[in-house]
Amino acid sequence: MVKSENQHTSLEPIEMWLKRGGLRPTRQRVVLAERLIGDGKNRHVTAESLFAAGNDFRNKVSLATVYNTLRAFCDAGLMREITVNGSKSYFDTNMTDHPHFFWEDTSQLVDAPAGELKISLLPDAPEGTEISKVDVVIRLRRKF
Amino acid sequence: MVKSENQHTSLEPIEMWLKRGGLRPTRQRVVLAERLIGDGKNRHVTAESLFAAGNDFRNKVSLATVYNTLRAFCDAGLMREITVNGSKSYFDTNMTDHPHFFWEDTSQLVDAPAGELKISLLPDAPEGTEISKVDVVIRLRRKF
DNA sequence: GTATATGCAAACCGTTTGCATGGCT
DNA sequence: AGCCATGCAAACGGTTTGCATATAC
Repeated sequence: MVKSENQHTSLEPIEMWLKRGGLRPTRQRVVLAERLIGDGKNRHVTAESLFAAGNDFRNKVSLATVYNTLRAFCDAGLMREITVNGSKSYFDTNMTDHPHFFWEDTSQLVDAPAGELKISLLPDAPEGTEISKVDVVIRLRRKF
Repeated sequence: MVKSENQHTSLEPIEMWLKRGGLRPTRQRVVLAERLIGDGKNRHVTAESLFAAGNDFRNKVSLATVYNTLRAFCDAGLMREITVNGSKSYFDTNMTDHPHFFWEDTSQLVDAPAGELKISLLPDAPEGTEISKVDVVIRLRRKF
């Protein structure tokens, strides 16, 4: 046996992360989670970009599973979906409230520093509703 | 002749609006513009909703033309496209800078009062870029 | 008369789903 | 064993496009 079931080993971040979402650590989920949070940095991916990232014979995950898994991660509260442009969905591993930079020429999406955005006045939610989320996307144009 | 070419008549808003965008006032464009700005109020439409709005035998416009025309209006600077949710594109006749309310349950999009949003601090645009637009979407959840 | 707009149907592209197979607990 | 996840291919829904026809200037 390579690994005893009850050996003492603190769970590695990936498995903890999945466990936190109540998701079983299947091979595919671990592979994808590794690509997403493996280096501890936040990532902004599309299904396609995540599918393409290192999909070798060993780490192969089907595109449908990438879609299903991203949805599962979002439903589990591990990631969030971001909408910046009608054609593609982006997924963000950073769950804290923060604005985004969106490059209009390359369609790249990255975090904008949360500390550098201050909304000092926000419209009241209309009667009978409450604010679930405020999305701020700062669209960037390359300066010539 | 029903109408002389050089008669003195101030252009009606619709034709002025189209002219401002450098667009020829074809029947379809006038019909769609009428649906959009006919009553002077701002509108948030999807291609489908605009297509459905009063498409009787007289005012019939094909769906493809609705799509092409919305794109033409946007390219002409008469409207803007708003992205709130991956599946559909919304188009807004209000060209001023303003936030939006988005009802998560009904997918309805409306203007939020511009005067009630104040951003007192905004992240600097990264080197070599400039901010083209800041999109603020306030997502609403129905309170029970 | 010429350039441009329209309409239809087919193509397109990102995403979801049905269903048979395989894996986790 | 039983439930849940995976993979493929087919379905799907919104949007775009190619091309023949019609319209504005």
